[in-house]
Amino acid sequence: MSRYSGQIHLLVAVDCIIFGFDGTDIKLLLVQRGLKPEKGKWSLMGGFLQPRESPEQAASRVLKKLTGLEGVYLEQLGAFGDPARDPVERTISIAYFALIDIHQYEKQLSYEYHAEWFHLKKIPDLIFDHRKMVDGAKRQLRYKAALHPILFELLPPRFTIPQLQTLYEGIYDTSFDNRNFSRKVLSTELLIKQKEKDKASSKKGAFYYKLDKRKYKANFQAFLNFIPNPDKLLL
Amino acid sequence: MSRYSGQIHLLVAVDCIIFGFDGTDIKLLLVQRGLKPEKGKWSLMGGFLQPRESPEQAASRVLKKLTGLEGVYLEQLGAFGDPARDPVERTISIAYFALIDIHQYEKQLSYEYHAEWFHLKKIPDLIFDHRKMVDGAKRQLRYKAALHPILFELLPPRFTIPQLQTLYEGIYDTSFDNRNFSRKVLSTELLIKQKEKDKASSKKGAFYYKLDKRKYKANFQAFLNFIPNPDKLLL
DNA sequence: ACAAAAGTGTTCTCGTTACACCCATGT
DNA sequence: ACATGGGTGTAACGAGAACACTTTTGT
Repeated sequence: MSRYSGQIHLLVAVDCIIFGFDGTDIKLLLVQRGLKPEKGKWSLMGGFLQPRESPEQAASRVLKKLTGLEGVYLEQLGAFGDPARDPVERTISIAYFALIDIHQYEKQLSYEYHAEWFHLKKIPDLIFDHRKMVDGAKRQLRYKAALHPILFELLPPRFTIPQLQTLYEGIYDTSFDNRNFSRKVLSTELLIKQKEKDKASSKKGAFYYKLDKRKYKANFQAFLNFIPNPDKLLL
Repeated sequence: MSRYSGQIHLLVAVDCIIFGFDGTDIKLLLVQRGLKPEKGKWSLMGGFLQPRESPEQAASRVLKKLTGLEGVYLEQLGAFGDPARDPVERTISIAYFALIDIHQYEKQLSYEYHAEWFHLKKIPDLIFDHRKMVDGAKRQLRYKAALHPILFELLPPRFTIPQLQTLYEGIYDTSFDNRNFSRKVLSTELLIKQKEKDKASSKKGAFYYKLDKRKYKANFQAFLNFIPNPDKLLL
């Protein structure tokens, strides 16, 4: 098979913006870069595209290497290809954002990569254009979550409605009326009430719910409207 | 400056999904591929990324080469990188979609590239994964247009509200109540009424409007809601 | 008993929808 | 005169927002 002649060939990498939610705060998983230049500075977890893998597969591989997790929600954010974005050598990076249940995250792996969770509002300086990627991911997550029930991916199998609300409030950096919020969420009929309560965060305790996975998948495309006044919130 | 050693280098291309609107139908601008393989088959207009240009610049360049237009609305759709997507040689393609005023399009250029406008519902077989790109672009356009006043980019400087409605109806493959539609559109105050009427499409004639560019830019991020029942329409 | 969070009920408002009707004009 | 789209008026409806109030239970 012939090749296209006379065209330049470039490095292609993937970078992952990994979101987690610890029940209170939304966090980002960052690593300390092992390669020069900028060795020791914080960065997104990434890796070069290998010969026989798709970008999506590469992102999954990178994600698994860092977190030990498979089958994670992963969505392409887009390609970043400014000629000067990597000072070593021109590299096109395809960014993906991932939503993981932070409790599933296998912490021991983090030592290998010097990984750490950072509060979304306390992101340190990042290498290259990773800051732009993070901002893009936040933005895309807001869009998507305003329309699709995507944030359940960040929660453990059992969660309470106040937890869910805290999550949404974190994403949109605002606060909602808890009474309207719970009614709105329940009206989707996506949640199955459990018998037990979570007593950690209040005296009364809040009932646990589980996601109805069947309905979740079936209705994923359906627009929800968890977010009051979406027009005011999305940038 | 050192390089990252031991990593493969790949071809990187851009492909443009070019939308146009002729007043009745939404169309896509396709070219007949000049390179082997699949020479003569229909394809998106594309090109390889050059050493000193960003993907965005490459897309603009490709777009200008085909249409003669600059300053066109262009948005990245994402990267397509399946290992087998191009049988000649592995190529990562970054897809962009463009919205152009079809009347500005310089037709003579089309001969050079054997370009033709195709009705959105009558797209011929396309090479590689271009069909997937087109589907993705349609989808993203629907999303974006449901939230932002983006479709004005497809219209000439002067247009009527019925034309605008036809455009929206084409994008969402449905029909709206014209009375509600015009009120909704006018309520945004994005349009400036002109004195002349377009008499081509009815006896009474419809007033021309111009876009208030200042308000358009200022309110671009604001969510509109041109689309009734958006949840039913977006796939 | 009290504090503190969870959750239910109720009202008001405003945007959406549906549809009757009038308007302007070419034939 | 009448057919054909363009456009205004209006009433009914329903989702969202605001908020008073009750529930539960640890201290």
